[in-house]
Amino acid sequence: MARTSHRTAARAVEAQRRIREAGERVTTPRSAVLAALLAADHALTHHEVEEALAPVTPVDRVTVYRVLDRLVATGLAHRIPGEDRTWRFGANRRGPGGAHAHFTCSGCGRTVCLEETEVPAAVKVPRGFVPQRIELTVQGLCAACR
Amino acid sequence: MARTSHRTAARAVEAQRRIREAGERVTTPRSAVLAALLAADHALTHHEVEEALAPVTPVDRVTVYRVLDRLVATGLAHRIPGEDRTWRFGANRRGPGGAHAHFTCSGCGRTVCLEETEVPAAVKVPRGFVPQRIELTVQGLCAACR
DNA sequence: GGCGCGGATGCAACTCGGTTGCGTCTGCCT
DNA sequence: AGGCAGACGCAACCGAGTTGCATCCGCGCC
Repeated sequence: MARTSHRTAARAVEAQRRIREAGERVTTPRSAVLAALLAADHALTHHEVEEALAPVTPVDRVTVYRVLDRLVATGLAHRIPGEDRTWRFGANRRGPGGAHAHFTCSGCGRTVCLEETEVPAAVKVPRGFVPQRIELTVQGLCAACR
Repeated sequence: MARTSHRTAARAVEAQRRIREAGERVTTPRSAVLAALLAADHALTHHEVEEALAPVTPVDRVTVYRVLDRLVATGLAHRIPGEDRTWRFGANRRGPGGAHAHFTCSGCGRTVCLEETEVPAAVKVPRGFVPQRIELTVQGLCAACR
């Protein structure tokens, strides 16, 4: 238990540090949301974030949306479009712009960032098209659901 | 004009043929929807389908959804999740299962199928994970929006 | 340490893509 | 032609995300 709260506290501090370094105001909802993303082993939906926060630091639904948007805008997190029409959010553990693939489990619906999997750097596109960002998503079964 | 209606008629026939061959009932909404997908040069949203049909064969909103779902289920079309939380649908011109990449223009929001662009056949995933489908999406500007 | 202000939060109401339930209609098999 | 399972249309619903606005508070400044 002591171990856990140590980790939790450390993550809160880490979240605050990142927010401050990004030049953003450090507020309770922001550090709580970012700490939740950092703590998670998979990308969280807005709703999962809200749930994770509820017992300790209840945050308004709308605020969660706005905070997540802000984190994405400042490069502290990234947004992953999902098969189920909802977005998932993951902390950018290695700074902004690190392109990586995502794995979505069709069993449990969880999405994880595949930090190890490289995304093709360039693709063939029709004449006149200008590619800017390449996204790679893998569907399948995770180890637990297999 | 005569040319155009010839093409339109030909596409309707083609759509009906495909539906019949898939072992599905041939109904007016189904052939109209599939014909619209075949006629389009980019993947259509549910709303675009409805609009395209309205002048000639008005089809109920809900029916469009159900028809599109069915076409996807039978492999006649495929569904592409978009950045804007809506789905786009494209006809499967070369039979089912042809994995291909998609290009989404951040200017006009259109999504086109890149039939020429190959998707990596395999990717590195964590131990125990079983990949089933790989999706590659490119964001950028299309020739018209550049 | 406290003051002020602009940005952040919370609340309520709203939008919109997509879904569900149900009664009626129709493609297709015989 | 007749019948029935499956498709259609309508209306009501759901839930993710957004907007407007009044209040609050982090943080720079004194």
